[in-house]
Amino acid sequence: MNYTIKQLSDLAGVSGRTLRFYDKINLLKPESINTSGYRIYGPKQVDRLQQILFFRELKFSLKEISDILSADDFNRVDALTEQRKKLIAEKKRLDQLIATIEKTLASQKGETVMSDQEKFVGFKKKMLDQNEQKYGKEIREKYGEETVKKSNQQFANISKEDYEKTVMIQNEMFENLREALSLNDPESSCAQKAADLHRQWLSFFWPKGTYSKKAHAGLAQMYVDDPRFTKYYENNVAKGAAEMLRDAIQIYTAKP
Amino acid sequence: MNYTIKQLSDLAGVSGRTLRFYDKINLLKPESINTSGYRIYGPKQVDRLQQILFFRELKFSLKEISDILSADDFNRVDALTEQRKKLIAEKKRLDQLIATIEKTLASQKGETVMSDQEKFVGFKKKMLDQNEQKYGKEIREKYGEETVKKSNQQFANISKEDYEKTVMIQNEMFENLREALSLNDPESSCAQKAADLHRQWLSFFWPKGTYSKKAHAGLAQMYVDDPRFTKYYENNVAKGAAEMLRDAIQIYTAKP
DNA sequence: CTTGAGGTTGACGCTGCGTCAAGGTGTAAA
DNA sequence: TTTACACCTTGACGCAGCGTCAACCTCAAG
Repeated sequence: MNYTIKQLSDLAGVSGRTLRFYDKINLLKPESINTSGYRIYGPKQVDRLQQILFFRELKFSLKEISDILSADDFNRVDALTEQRKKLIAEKKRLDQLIATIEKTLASQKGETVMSDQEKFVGFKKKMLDQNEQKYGKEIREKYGEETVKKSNQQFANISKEDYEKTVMIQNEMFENLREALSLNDPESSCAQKAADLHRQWLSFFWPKGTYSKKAHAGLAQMYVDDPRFTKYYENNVAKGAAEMLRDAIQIYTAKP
Repeated sequence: MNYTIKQLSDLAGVSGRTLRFYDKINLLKPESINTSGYRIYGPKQVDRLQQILFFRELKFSLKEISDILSADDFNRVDALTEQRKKLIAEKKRLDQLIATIEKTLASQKGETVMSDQEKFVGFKKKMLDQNEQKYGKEIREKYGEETVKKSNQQFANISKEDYEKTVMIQNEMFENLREALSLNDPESSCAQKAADLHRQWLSFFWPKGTYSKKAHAGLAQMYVDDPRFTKYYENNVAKGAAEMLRDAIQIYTAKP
């Protein structure tokens, strides 16, 4: 079946202008031009347009779509499968948004109280996904699945640019902590390095101006006292890691 | 709780530039400006930003959002409830898109065949909704629920601008047909008007160049022979409507 | 007192079209 | 054949919603 520009635009629910624009930028060329200069679209163009709209739905730029479709290794079935996954994820995000609305309604009626973070739950998820796409792979390779997962949970409260940094800092801290444990010396340079990294790491989560050596040392003690934190460090570093970190931080914060 | 621009942008998952832009266009003004010219946002601004993002999610323009939020009769609870409904509808649309992908995959594997219309199901729905919002109410009032419903089904294949027209033409045809039935005269001016309106109506559904008086008359006969069509006209006009229309069209197409 | 992160105001750039304008073409009815 | 009207064409300009500099100011921690 062949279509003129209006027939195809009606079929697909896009404007004629859009099709002409896609022609101009070489995203979707008509199959042929008839003797009066009319664009004629064939079955291949119909399918390509469908593909384009799927990608557009997923917020790809037209440049990106163009690149993807003209890539040597482009595989239609794979692309569709991937797009389906993304759409399902998008549905999930909408569910979060709906939940956020319902929470907001409840808090509006005075039934509940809502934190400012909660107010933006469905929105921030979008960013996280973008971040994952851009940096996720590299970070995953460098630091392993688990770390990424855990950081993602905390990430809900911090910024885009800071995401990478916290992950890297934390892992560097873990490494230093492991070395310190093997030396069993909280005064060792690696232990002190760990304490310093921990301070840096904290700066991402504590409001500005709230840091003090006292608070830092206090938190370190809490890591030992609160079994949730103790376990977290045990799982990520080794047994006794929380204690080692506390000792290191106490020495670190005692210094001028 | 008060926020600086970065704190709020991190909280909500938008860029600082966006917040400055919203300030400039008077969509979201900070609560105050401190002595160094910094924008300071308070709880009210947080809630307003949340509202803005909800509307933005639903593809409202910033101008529209601005108007809605500053309207005298703006009611937060109503707005949220409405937004929830829209989000649920959007989820449904995504379901359609996912179904379209699955159909496409099946047809790709050669398991099924897919019509060109089917290929764009989830996309077109968007347009239909817009149309409904713009014109649905007036048309409904004028022509009743049932007609709108039936036309919507057929609309899947025709264009945006043509939607209204077909509905109006069809109804005008029905009226003329009713009058012709009461006169019981297929040669009456109202019967001939009905036949003419039917031809106009057809032009929306038949591919261009396929109309001929012969085909028109043939279709009219089919309306009588095929019980599905006969019933359709019986339900929408009266008993014997299909026959009356056939007779009128036969006379109409016999004229020069 | 330095340093670095975060704040400010312009101003220009980009994407993805919408929207004229000024014309040529195709087809149904007169 | 001509008229009418919907549809086609190529420019060209406009617009929203920011991203992205540049050039400068300010604040907290070491």
